[in-house]
Order: sequence, then C-alpha cells, then structure tokens
Amino acid sequence: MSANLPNLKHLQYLLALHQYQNFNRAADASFVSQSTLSSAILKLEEQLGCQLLERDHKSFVFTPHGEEVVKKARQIIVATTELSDYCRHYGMPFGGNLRLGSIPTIAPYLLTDLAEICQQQLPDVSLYLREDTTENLMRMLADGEIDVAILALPVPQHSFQQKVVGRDAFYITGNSALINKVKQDPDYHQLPQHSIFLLSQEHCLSEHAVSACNVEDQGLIHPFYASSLTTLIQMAHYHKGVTFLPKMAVDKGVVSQKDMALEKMPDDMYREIGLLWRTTSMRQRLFLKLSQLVTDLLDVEKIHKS
Amino acid sequence: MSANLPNLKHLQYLLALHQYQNFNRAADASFVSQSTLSSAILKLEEQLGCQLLERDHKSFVFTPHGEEVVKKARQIIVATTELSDYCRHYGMPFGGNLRLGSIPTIAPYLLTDLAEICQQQLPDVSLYLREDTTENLMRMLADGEIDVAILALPVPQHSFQQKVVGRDAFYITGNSALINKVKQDPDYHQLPQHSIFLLSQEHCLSEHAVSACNVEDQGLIHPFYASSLTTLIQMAHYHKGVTFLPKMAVDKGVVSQKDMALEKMPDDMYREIGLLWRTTSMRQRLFLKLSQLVTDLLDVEKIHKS
DNA sequence: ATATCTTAATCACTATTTTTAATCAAAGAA
DNA sequence: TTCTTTGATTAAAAATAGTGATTAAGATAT
Repeated sequence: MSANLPNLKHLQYLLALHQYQNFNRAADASFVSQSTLSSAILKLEEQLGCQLLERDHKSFVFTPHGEEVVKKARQIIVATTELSDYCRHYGMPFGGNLRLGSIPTIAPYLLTDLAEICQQQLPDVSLYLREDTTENLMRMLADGEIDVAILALPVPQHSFQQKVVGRDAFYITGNSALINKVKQDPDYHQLPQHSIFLLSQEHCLSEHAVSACNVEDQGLIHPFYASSLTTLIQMAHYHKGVTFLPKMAVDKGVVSQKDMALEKMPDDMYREIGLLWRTTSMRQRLFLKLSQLVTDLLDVEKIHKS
Repeated sequence: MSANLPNLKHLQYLLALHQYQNFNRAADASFVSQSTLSSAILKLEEQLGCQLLERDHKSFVFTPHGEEVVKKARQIIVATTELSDYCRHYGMPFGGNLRLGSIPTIAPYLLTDLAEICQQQLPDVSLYLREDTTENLMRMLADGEIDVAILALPVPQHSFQQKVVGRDAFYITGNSALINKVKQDPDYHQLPQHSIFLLSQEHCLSEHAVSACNVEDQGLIHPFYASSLTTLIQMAHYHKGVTFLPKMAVDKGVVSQKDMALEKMPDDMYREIGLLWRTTSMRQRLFLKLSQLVTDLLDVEKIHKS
C-alpha cells in the first residue's frame, strides 16, 4: 500500500541545496561530500519520479515543482525535528531552547522584562530572542527557525496556533499645542499638513495606528517615514508634529523631551498582542505557560500605571 | 546543528506496531521479518533517547511517551506520503485517488449526485467514498486515511482547512395534526410527551436539530433513538410523532408515507455543510474545485425545489 | 508435569544503500 | 593557454537494513 518514501537525510540535503543554491557549499554545510549531495538529489528525483532541478552543464535552477517539493520537505523536516527535540527533552516540558521572535515595536519594551520573568519562572528554558518584521517572523515560524512569535494582531491569514495575551493602548505624543487641539476635538483632520509622523511601512504599527485613528488622508501624514520608534519620536519632536506610540514603549520612558506632550488615546484605540506557534508543535504546554506570563506582564503594567 | 533524525521507514514500522500491537503481525503487514521490526524499534529508542515501549518479557505496551511519538510520527508519515503522492501526480492537479468521507445524514443524499458530477468534471479523479461519524472522519482525516470530508458544521475544534459549501434547511415531518399545531404556533413545548424522535447520539444531526429548535426538554424527546434516517422516519410514522429531516434527504424522497405531513421549518433553521481537508495537503486546488462543485450542487437543488 | 506454542530479543550473516575520494567534462576567468 | 569552479560519474568503503535461526520466558494444552 504505502509507497516508497524518500529518505529524510536526502530531504535535508535538498533543503541545504535550496538554501545555498550550490552543490559544494550545500554539501559543506551538510558535512558531506559534494558527490553525496549530488547523488542524493538524483536519487530523490528518481524516487519521486519527477525533475526537481533544471541543469545546464554549468549550473542549475530549481524547477517550479522542485520549489514546491522544497516547501513540503521543509514541513516534514520541521515536524521531525520537533519530534526529536521533544524526545530529547522528555520529562522536562518546561525546558530546552526556546527561540522567540518579536517585532521592533514590541521586542525592546517587553522582552527584557519577559526574559527576567522567564529566568525565574522557567529556569530550565534557554531563551533566544530574535527581532524582525511580522512577515519575516511568520516565515521563520513556518520554517522552524523560531519556535514562537509575539506579534501585534491581527496578522495576515495563517495556520498557526494563536493566543491573545493582552492589549496595548495607543498614546499620542508630540507638539503640545497640536495635542491639546486633538484632545478637545478628536478629529485628526484639523491637524496641519504633514504633521503626523509614522514608522516605515514594514512596521505593522503604522497600519494599526492609521486604521485605529482613521487618518488615511495622505496629506496629514509626513512623507518621511521613520525606521524605529526612537527616530520617530525625534522626528515628531524636531518637526513639531505628532505621532502614535504603544503603551509598552511609553511605559519604558521613550518620551523624555520636556516640551513634548503625551496623552493616552481613547480606550478603543489599542493593538492586541498575541503569541503564535506552529499547530504541529509538541510544546503547547510551554507556550500556554509563556502566554500566561506575558498576559500577567501586560496586566501588571496596566495596574501599575493606572 | 540539526540533529540525527530518525529514519522514516522506522517510523512506519512504529506505526504498524502501534496498529497491530504485535511484532509478528506488524512485521508481516510491513513485509519485513520480525527481527527487522524489533531492531528498528530498538534503534528508534536509542536514536530518540527514550523508551517507547514497556516490555515485560512476554509482551509490551506503549509508554505514554511512546503514544505521543506515534501521533507525531503519523503526522510526519502523512506529510511525506502527501509529498510522494503529489509528485506522482504532478502535472495533473485534478487527478489521482480522492478518498472522501461523509456522515450518514449527508452521504446517501449528496454523494451519488456528486460522484456523477465528479465523473464529468473531474474525469481523472478516482473517487473513494467512506461513511462514518464526524468524530471518526476527523480522526481519519488527521491520520491520512481520507483526503477530504464533507460534514455538517460546526465541527469541534480542529486544525483543518474548512470551506463552507452551502446550507441545508431542516424540515419537520410526521403526524399531520402535530405538524399543523406547530405550524400555527412554533413552540415545540406544546407537543405531547415523547413525540419528538431523534437519531442516536453519534449522529450530529440530532444536536443540530435540537439546538436549532430549542427543545432540550427531555420529556418531549422519545427515549428510543434511531440509527438511520429511514428508521427515524418509520419510528415517527409508527408512533405518530414528529421528527426533523435535512432538506437533502427530503429532496431524495425519503418521506413517502401518504399520511405523513412535511413542512419546511423557518429559514433560520438549517445546518451548514462544509468541506474539510488537512492544511498541510498539497491538493488545495482540487479541494477548492470540489467545494465549488458541491456548492453548485446544493444551489441547483435549492433553485430546482423552490 | 511435560510438551508445545507464542512472544520479543539476539546473533551471525547477507544485501542494500549511502558515502567517500578521486576524476571527469564543461564553462568562465586570468 | 592555464587555472578555477561547476555538477556528474566512477569504484571502493562504510554504514545500515534486512534475514533466518535461535533463545528465553510466559502461556496453553495434553
């Protein structure tokens, strides 16, 4: 009944080849000889009964079909690695390496506290942090490069396990006169041209802020986009404009300029924070525990501040 | 970096052993000798670094950990089989074997039509039908024993891809006097004791009907539960009670007794029909096509009848 | 009580597969 | 030209998978 399934090692070689796009480098990275890798790919092609590479005497490219096989192979290798890791740490559901990814508008403000709490509450976990965009982190999560991500929701359609861990209110900061105006009449369209500063597009914070405040009108938004919250604040300060900040950043004191006003925005303006992990992961318990820790962390800060 | 991953063949042997709970029978089923299977399991245990079986000189049981490894191993084998099948049928996205499961209150009334349409629209697909309970079908879907399921929604929490394909209205049938009463005043609590007949509990139709009609009150429901729609109708007929039927069954003329009334229930009483498949499947396109066919089928019948 | 059957593990051995080192042929670059 | 880099090929070596016969320990039957 069940067919002649490919060898997992061969699939690993295929992934290496896809990553390095070069037989020699892929072989080196896999700690095998180039001929091993070459024949493994040939064997795979024979076994699967289809062409994975298009060869042209000097070099090669993956066929479209090969690309799809690589994707699936990656799923399989990720799942098997999960199994292997799970067994290695069996009996220690709250142990082992934990590769956690988060975005630049969360990581600096949440993860230092979280790392400390993890050290106390999950002493057997070795935490490895990674900062990147939502898009990249989702790719890395799917590919098994990280184990869990802390993101601002909602995230594009996906098939991960998701756990909401709290809300992060938006603040508005910047020129006192403008802030006062908005405070009295919360219509952002009264603001001068180019007086709203945002992060560059790869940061989801901008989307969330814009959609929360209904300021799609391009004229209001300054055409230069900042690449970090620190820069963003400085730009708003220097150009006497305003910008939006998440509460977790505000709590860490990112606004220190004396002549900048800082106001919490209405209660319905917030971003949701959530944990994501692979549905196939065998460490649900750890991730739920971690979710609880982050939930508590966000709650404590809420109570502390209010 | 990446660990020494287990051999897929060994994982297959592990699954066979789990299925047969006996080394000899599992070995036979895997077309290898008992010693091969025995040493494969030992090797797996060594490689994964943990005990999968508890042996007691005569027989064995899987350890709790072994059971979890089996579950994960099944995922891995299913994924690899998907890859292999995908390659075998590459270039024919609408070809190959399609194992479709459905429940007893859908299968007899929908699948004959669907099979015919498939033969026309998807001539390269070989359709294999399977009828079972929602619970069993979900297990079979997860374990790769079927490729797609047509179920009545909602189904318990799961991680499958789901596509709603239409609505199936509820009808009420049975004793004319009772039906007339309900028709004038749609309060089911006026019905006599034990006059509502339902399918046995493993059929989700009962749940859906009960929750749709708000008749949790046990007194109304007859304490004998039918095991098929045909029996259900006969029971309602014989005992002069009433019962609920899905439109797709009504359309196929399951109510033929002259002295039985048949009324469509209010528009908000229906069950949703949906297709489910593994998120990891490589045949999304086929399943979406199939969804469309079923959607059309349900729509046509709706138009045809109204 | 004894013999027989069934169980999974083990052993010595064989077959198969994987890997290697060395080489080859083709294409650029110096 | 000569040198380097590319992936494919070869034959030999190493590792792995598989086999049948055997064993030990319970269970069952006589």
